[in-house]
Parts: sequence; C-alpha cells; structure tokens
Amino acid sequence: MWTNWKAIPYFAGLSACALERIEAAARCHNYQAGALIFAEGDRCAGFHIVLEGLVRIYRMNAEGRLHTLSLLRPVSAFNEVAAVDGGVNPFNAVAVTQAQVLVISHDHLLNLMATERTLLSNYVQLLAHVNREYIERLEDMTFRSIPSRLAKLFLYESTYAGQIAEAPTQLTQEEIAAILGTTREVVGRALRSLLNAGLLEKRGRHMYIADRHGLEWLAEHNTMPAGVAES
Amino acid sequence: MWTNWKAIPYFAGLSACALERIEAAARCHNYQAGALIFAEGDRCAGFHIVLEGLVRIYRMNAEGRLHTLSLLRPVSAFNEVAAVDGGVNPFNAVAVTQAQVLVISHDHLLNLMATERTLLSNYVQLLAHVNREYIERLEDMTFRSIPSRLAKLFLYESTYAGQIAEAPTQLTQEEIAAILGTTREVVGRALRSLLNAGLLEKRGRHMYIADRHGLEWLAEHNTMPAGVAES
DNA sequence: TTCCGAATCCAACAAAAGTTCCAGAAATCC
DNA sequence: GGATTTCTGGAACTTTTGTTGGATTCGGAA
Repeated sequence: MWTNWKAIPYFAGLSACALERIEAAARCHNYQAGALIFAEGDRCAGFHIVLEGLVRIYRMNAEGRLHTLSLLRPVSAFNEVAAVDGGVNPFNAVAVTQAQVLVISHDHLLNLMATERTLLSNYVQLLAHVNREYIERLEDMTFRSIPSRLAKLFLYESTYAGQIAEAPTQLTQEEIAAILGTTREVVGRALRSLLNAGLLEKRGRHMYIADRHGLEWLAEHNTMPAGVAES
Repeated sequence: MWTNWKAIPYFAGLSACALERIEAAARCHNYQAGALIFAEGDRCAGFHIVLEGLVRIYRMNAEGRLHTLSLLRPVSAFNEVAAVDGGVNPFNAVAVTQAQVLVISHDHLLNLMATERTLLSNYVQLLAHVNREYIERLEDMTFRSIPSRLAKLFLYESTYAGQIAEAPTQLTQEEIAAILGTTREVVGRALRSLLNAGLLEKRGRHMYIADRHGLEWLAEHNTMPAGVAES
C-alpha cells in the first residue's frame, strides 16, 4: 500500500512514531466503480482519504435531484466533520471510478488526537479551511446566476488542471449540473450562451476557455461582460 | 464586566488558571447600534463573543444585496474561522442593537491553544458543528424553494423562542428576506401564501404558527401539504 | 459496418423568483 | 397632533430557472 503520509496536510509535521501509530490505526478499503462508500445520515464512517481513483461527495433531495459537493482526487481527505464529532455522516460518498480509500475510525482518530497535539492542531486549521470553502459555496448559491457559477467552475477546473490557459472539460453536462445544483438542460443553455458570447470555444468534443477575463467578469458580477455578442 | 466563562462551550472544562489566562487575553468592546464590528476581507479581527446585544453576520454581493448568515444573541461566538487560521474575515459583523463583545486576537488564541489542549479540542468540536450548519444551509439554498425556507425559519424561530407552540416573529420582511437570501416582495408573497394556506395565522401585527405539521411538511418537501386551501 | 445507448442540441412551455411601482398602515419623531 | 419614516399589501411585469419532448450526433460493442 502506497502512502506518502507527509504529503497529507493533516499529518504534516508529525513524528515518525506518530505516523506509525496512524498507519496502525488506518484501514485500507477498495471500492468498485459506482460503489457506495458511505451514506448520509448513517452512523459515523470515520475519517477518509482517497489514495486512488475518484470519489464523489453528494447530497440528494426528496425529489431525487443531486448536488455534488465535491469530486475528490488523490490525495484528499473527506468526512472530517463526522470523523471528529462522531455524529452521522453529513453527505453520501461514492467511488466514481475504482478507488482505494484509507479509513480511520472516529475512536482511533480521537485516540490519536488525544496524544498527538500536532495532529489536533493540523485538524483545527484544516477544518477552518473547509469551513471557508462552504461559506464561499453558500454565497455562490445565494448570489450567483447559473451562467456565473458555470464561469467560475471553468476557471476553477482550468487552474487545477495545470497552468494551461485553455482548459477542457471532461465533465458531462449532467455532472456539471449536479455540481452547480441545477439540471442538465439549464447547463446546456448556459454553455450555449457562454459559447456565442465568445467566452468559451468549442474544438471537437470539448470546450476551451476563449476569454478568461470575460469569464472572470461573469463569475464576479452576474452579467455578461460589455462589448460581447449577446445570444 | 460580566463573564460566566463556563457557560461558553469553547471554554468548557478549562482549569481556573486557564480561564484566568483567557480573561487576561480578552478585550471587551462596546458598539453602538448600527456600528460595524469588522468587515469581510479585512485583516483577521480575532475570536469574538457576544456578551450583550444583537449582532448580525452578513455578506453583501456586488449588486448590494445582503445575505444574513446569522443573528447572534448572547452568548454566542463568531469569526471562529479567521480567528484560528489568521486569514481575512469571511463576512461582515455589525451591532444591530447596542452591543458588548469580547475579543481574543488571533495571536492570543494560538498562544492559549498551544498550552491549553482542552481549549484546542473544544475548538475542533465546535468548528465541526459550525461546519455542519453550513452544509445544512448550503442544501437549503440549493434545494428548497422560498416558501419552504420560510417555513423552516418559522419552525426554527419558534423552538428557540421558548417552547410555546405558536411562535411570533418580530423580524421585518426585509430582515427575513436577508436571511433567506431573497427580496422583501418575495417574502411578502410567500408569507401571504402560507397565510391563506392556513399554515400561519395573523393576530394583530404578528404572525403565529397555525399548523406546525403543515409547516414541517413544507420545510421538508417543496410543496404545500395536501388538503390545504391553495392561494 | 451496423446498432445501441449515452450525450447533446434545441424549441416551447411552465413555474418560480426578481423587479417596479404605488397605496396604505404603523411606528417614531418633532 | 401632525409630519416623516418605516413597514406592509398587493398588482403587473420581466427574467431566470425548471420541465418536457423530440431530433441529432457520437462512440463503442456486436
């Protein structure tokens, strides 16, 4: 089992001895593509780390619509909240592709934190970071239109997929819709409007960023940038 | 200065000596009604606790619309995130009424947490709790209609305003709108529809809960409960 | 290649939310 | 008490988002 423990921010700065204890406490699980890792509302599933594959964190409402909170690649942690407070899981997690996931139970985590104060203080900092992301997400949902959220998503995907100015999307419209909290049709419309506003460009199957500043304007305000062909 | 330190969850279980250190680090501030306590994006304002009065936590978008994240009464903490990570404040805080607020700077807080591990572990637990609230809030914004959010708000206000089955609202429509992330007119419409669906009842100036189960249904699903007069 | 399912495109429509506007009612201030 | 401000009620309208359904394209499997 590969594990470069030091690459995981939660475990940064820990002594070799502490890392050994963590390794002893951790269990490694394998999931097939599509398999449920844990469900919202279920008893605390513990602290998770994606080692391999892609994991989707999502919630579902009564009408069956999905909201993808995040798509996690290695090496990312998830379920930090339930892991630490022992409450029920706040969302669902599924393996999108075949995935390998490291799990530390609530009890083990508390034991480790009781003696390793570095782990505890890392945890505080990282929980704070997660918190900021949620605040940001919340404001996006309250204030931004769907084209605006879409622009933001493109900008985000482009930065994290390397420093290339143009960033393709390998997400389907359905998946984008789940991330933005809307439906496929609406995403299709929004894509079309960004396309013929000249902010995106279609080459073959994929879309690329054609006007980064325009996208940034749209992501910031809710209106199309001036001097652009309207739909 | 009144301070029943033990009533503050962050300081639960601390030794008398630790409480003394905290007391020494804390500064007490007084604000007039309407005064800004700190602004979003400004350098970290530290850990805050409302001792007296009412404090509004909010964000504002480019078009000037407000989103009230919370209205805090004594004794509540706020700005936990920036206080711990030292980053900029994630939102604005104003004193709604004349208010007294206790402040512990980022540096002092880190110093305290470095030696008082109980404080540190309280902090982890409470950050986790705040985190859950944001997840919940986020789902409300993505999935629930405005009447549904309004129903939820009424139910929430009623529980925390004592155990009385009927709960009045002393919030104005404008304030409700800021909490729900919408505009006054829309709140007015939603109130009217809950009113003539028989879920709320108007007595004099205030509105009361007339059908708690109906409200719960509406808050859970997005549709009016069956067997109710439609608007 | 041909077929099939998945993904997309597009139009038309329905519903929800946001906007504008104005008229009263209530509270507050002189 | 009168004037002013704040809050509320409600209509009419626009925009955005959600929904439905059909046509089309693409890519992989038989």
